[in-house]
Amino acid sequence: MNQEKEKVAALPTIRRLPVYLRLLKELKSKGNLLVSGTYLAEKMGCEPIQVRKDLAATGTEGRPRLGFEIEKTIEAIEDFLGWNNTQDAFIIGIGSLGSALLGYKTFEHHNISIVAAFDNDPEKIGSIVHGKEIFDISKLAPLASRMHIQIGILTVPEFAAQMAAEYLVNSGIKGIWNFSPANLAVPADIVVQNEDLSSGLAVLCKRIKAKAEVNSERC
Amino acid sequence: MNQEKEKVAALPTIRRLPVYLRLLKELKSKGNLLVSGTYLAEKMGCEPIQVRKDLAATGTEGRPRLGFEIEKTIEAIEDFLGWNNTQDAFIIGIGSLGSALLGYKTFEHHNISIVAAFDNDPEKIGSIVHGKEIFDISKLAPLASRMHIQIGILTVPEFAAQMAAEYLVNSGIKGIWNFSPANLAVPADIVVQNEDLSSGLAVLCKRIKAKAEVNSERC
DNA sequence: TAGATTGTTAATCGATTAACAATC
DNA sequence: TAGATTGTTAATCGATTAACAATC
Repeated sequence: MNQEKEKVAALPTIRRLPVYLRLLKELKSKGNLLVSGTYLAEKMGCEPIQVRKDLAATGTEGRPRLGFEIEKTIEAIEDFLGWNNTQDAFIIGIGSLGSALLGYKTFEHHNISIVAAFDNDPEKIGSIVHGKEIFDISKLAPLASRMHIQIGILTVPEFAAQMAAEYLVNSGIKGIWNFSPANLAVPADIVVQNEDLSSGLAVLCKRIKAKAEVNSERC
Repeated sequence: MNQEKEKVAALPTIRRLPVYLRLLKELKSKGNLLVSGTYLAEKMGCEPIQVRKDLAATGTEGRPRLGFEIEKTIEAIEDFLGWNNTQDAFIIGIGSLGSALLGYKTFEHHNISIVAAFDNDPEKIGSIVHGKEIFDISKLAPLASRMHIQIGILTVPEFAAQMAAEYLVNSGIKGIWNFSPANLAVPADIVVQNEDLSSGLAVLCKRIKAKAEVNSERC
């Protein structure tokens, strides 16, 4: 553990770490032992200085001329994000997005495991989605008390979001990954991470529009 | 059109605009005509000054004491993002995530319409998902030439991403919303917006971990 | 050794927040 | 009028980038 060397990281740095992790694991699987920040920068489409800063935040140390030890750097990132031990998660709301996340392979690469899925629709309860049984929401609290669940993934419609969040909070969860547009009210010790797909779409559309306007000015 | 009043907007501002849009449309549907930045700030969990700055970027103008006209502000945001006319989009790759996006109701609220879906799996081609037929990828170019498609949504596995992107580029698309982890190589006039779910998960896990460490220090 | 690459310190850039006059 | 709320200008804060000595 090199926890004592961890720095306070910029939020954008934390968002980029999973990308480094993916690249490093790919390199590892090819048998590489070392990688330079220069190489990672090229793969990421950024400058080497950003890679050095980002990796430094996790506490890993490179060696001048040689670069970073892949294995040690993977461990440093996983330690830093709390991805070293598999994190168990619950998911509430098995509509189309919930089903998709239930089958999302990337989570396994990040040592996140969705161990149970919940819904309140009698037609869905008992059925199997991506190899996992859907339970009634009323089973959430008793199941959570047995397992040590830290993360709840919330994929219910907006009107049901606050109630679903309360089920999660009562089950002893530490953080909620909220895919609904609802602004959840939760106790201060619970972390809520809002995920909003339309923000990415807005950026894409604005960038397309900006480009079109530049072109029309030129003509 | 108040295009001439649009300022250069900060990227985080653009990401927040869809949230304002949602709130404003909700208020409009309730019959409200005016809203203050103070009220919006409370709903968003931020400071009023941020709301004023964000809305100012779209070119809308409020009136001291009264606030912002809801209808005009909705129009300003939609103009700003290019969401005033419905944007047609294609989606490639109808796995679980692709299917989820195909049925994602939020897009309709943002005037984005997925008009056709493509895959290369013979078992999927011809089937109907969320009321939309899945076409063979080879049909993409001819269909795109008829419609004026600006946006391609890419939800194929990593190994297929570059090829799918090339199909989209050849079809005359302006921007790609890339849900694969692949770093796409495209011509300079094509906008690529990478969407990475694991970055949000990383932030959530880090925040949970940081909170746990503060607590353990206290004890 | 020579040269590539690292970590550190400082400079720049961008975004948020504060202060306040203008105004409805 | 009095007071809430706006837009503007300036100050602060945070993140990225640059420069460079240290080092393998």
